[in-house]
Amino acid sequence: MDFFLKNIKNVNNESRQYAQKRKIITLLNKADNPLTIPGICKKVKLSVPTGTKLINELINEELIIESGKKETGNGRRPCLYKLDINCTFCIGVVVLLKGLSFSVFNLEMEEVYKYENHDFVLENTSACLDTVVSFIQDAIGKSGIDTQKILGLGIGITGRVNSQTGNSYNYFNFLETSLTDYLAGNFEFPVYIDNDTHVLGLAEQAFGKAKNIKNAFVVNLSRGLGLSIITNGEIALGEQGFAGEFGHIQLAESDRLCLCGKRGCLGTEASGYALEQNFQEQIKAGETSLLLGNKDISAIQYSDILKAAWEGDALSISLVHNIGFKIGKALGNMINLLNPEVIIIGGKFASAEEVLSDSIKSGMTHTALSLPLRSCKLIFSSIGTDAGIKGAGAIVLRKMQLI
Amino acid sequence: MDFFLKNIKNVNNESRQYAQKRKIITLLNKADNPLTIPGICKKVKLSVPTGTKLINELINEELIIESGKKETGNGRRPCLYKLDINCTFCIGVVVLLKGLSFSVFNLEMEEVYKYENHDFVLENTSACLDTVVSFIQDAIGKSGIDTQKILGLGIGITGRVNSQTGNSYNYFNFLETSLTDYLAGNFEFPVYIDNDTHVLGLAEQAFGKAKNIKNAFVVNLSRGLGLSIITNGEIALGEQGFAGEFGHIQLAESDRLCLCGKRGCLGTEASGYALEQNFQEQIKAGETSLLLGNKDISAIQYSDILKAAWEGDALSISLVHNIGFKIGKALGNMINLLNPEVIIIGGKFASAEEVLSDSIKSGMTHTALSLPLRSCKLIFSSIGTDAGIKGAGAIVLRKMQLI
DNA sequence: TGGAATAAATAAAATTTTTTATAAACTTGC
DNA sequence: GCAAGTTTATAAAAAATTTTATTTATTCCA
Repeated sequence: MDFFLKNIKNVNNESRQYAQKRKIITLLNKADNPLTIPGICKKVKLSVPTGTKLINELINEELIIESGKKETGNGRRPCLYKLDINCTFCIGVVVLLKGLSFSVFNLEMEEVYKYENHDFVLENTSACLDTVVSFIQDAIGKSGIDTQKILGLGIGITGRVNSQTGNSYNYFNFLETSLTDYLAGNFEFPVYIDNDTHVLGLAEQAFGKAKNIKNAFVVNLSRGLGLSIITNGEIALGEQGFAGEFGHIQLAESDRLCLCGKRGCLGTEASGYALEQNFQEQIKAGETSLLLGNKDISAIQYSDILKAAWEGDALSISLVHNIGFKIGKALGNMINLLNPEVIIIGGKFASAEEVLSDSIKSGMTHTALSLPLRSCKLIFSSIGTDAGIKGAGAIVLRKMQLI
Repeated sequence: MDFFLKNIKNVNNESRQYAQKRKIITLLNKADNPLTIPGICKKVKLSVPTGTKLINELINEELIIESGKKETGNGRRPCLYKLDINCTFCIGVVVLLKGLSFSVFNLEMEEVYKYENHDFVLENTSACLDTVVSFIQDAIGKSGIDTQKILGLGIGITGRVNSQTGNSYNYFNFLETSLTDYLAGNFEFPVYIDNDTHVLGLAEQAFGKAKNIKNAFVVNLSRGLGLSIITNGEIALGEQGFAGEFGHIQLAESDRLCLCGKRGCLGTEASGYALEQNFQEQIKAGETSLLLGNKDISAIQYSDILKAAWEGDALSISLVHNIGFKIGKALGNMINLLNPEVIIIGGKFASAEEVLSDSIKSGMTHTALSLPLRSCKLIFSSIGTDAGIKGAGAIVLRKMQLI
């Protein structure tokens, strides 16, 4: 869709009309319902005749379609218009340590095609990067989507990433150009990247519980611990895109060694990884658990412990509570600093609301000031397992200013 | 200046031209140097003839003045245009616990009039509010400024403030309307408020060391401890404007009681107040200091201790180092969370760079990850004692989108 | 010193947009 | 069931803006 891609900066009729059309499209995409011509014209500050002209052109270009008439109390009933949600598509790709996912979404972020590779293992090598590229090319071919209709490709990748420059620092960092420039060379559409935590934050902001909220935290609590901070309606990226290293703030009481080389990182005490460690330590110290019957201790994953906690296993409950309390204390401090309206717990722990909620709240009361705490709601993500890939696709729409 | 105040939302020629003129004015005010007609037209996306027409109208309205010709290498030399920096004025007022300050600034934030009341004592009473109002009315009268030329009034006040709604929660919280609405009823121009910490952050962003920086922290280290967080170029206000309570995050090791009722607040160990407390404790414990000769212990202010540290007093140096280290540790954690480009130490401690700098840096290395730390510069404010009042005036320009 | 090159400012023509007027579609109340 | 009121949609007129052409101002270089 070259319509979305043109970025003319000149001062002339063509670029002005182009900009006005983009405004109309953005408005229609952000609106939950179809809109009328007078409604659109008021929002984009155009007179009705010009608005009508542009909308008719957009209909001819097959971007907008009519959608019945609006029921009104009086007066002539206006025609409603909406975007053709299949006029263009965006692609989301998630690169995990083990596994590759590819999904195509329409403008309403409905998944229209899905493709996965479970054999993939992420390595910082040129060969691995080639695998990713050919996986994507393969998937595009199989999807049958007209490449002319692809708006762009958003990639969520673990590790440190500068989404502004497109550089990846932990994986595929051997390139002469940025990762996005390299990838864009293989495709006919732009490529964007960001890390898993920011992608999760974007997903919540675009179609989750942070929608229309100006100040929020989105906690990415899975095996690691990350945080997306939304202030004034924007996700804080930081100068190099490194914002959100919640797992590495120094609040821990133990001196367990972190992967980053420091001791005292919050993530060593409050994360899926920490949950597994704590569980094994407690078992070695003589505690018992319902989980022991099923599996070898070293094979027990944090997801098993979460499940056991939900089923009532006393040790698991106590360990999850402990993690919740510690995260709550850290979040309470951040409430003082940023006064958010909501805190959303996302990631794999999102489904553990019953076991986690009270302990997090309890931790927050230890550190947060009463006034900002009182107005801050703690809620749990409900996007589910698709959050990552949907968020990756949403990068494209965000960059194109369509959401 | 009704020109700046009109906020027509209609779609018509008048409001469109008005918006274009505002764009031109904003551009000229943000630019450091005068601009040419072709330069302006390119930026505001207007053709040269229309741009010329609007600029001529603005000259007739006495908002813009010609400013010579630009030296170019070839071609006809273009006329330069700049704002008449005295076409309108903004007022800054600072309400301190003891004292009131009033200053009038032109568009370049040069102070053109100053008036102070040192006898004032802040109380949460109607009578005190009346005193503030009549002080401002008095000052406006004495300044001789044409009230028609006043763009607005920005007030910096201590305590919790919601700058979006104009409510003040600690002082003058007995009104039925918001504080700004009440005050605006007494004047012919709009009134804005914010707290001292946000005002300091704005001052750094508007004309200090955070200028043109997208991600920064501005520490307000005086008797209390506050923090302005700038992300994506905007000061984080939080949902109710309470963001920045750096002094109340729970990182302290001692259990000294804080004014907020909690124990463990960072401000009880790292602030001007804490410096005084620590000094007295150390003296009682038998330590000695050069300061003891001059004054009664209880009369010693944190500013005296800072001065003594600068002069080489061993106890003072050690106490200031201690505070710097603790603030550094807290800032290091925040570096992980927000990856700022610069951290600016402002407030009364800004002049203590020599004694503070290394200890803050040392604290930061204890908690910050190496990658974001390496790219984060620690600098000290150089705005000086005018920061508060200048920032208060700048609220008006920011609200009018002129900076 | 004067012509070629370059860029700004202005004038005139062409286009686009808004404004105003009118027609069409619909509800309500008598 | 029809007039009055309301809103949308379209048509024609008026205004504003861009486009193109022309004039003016300046540098460079022969």
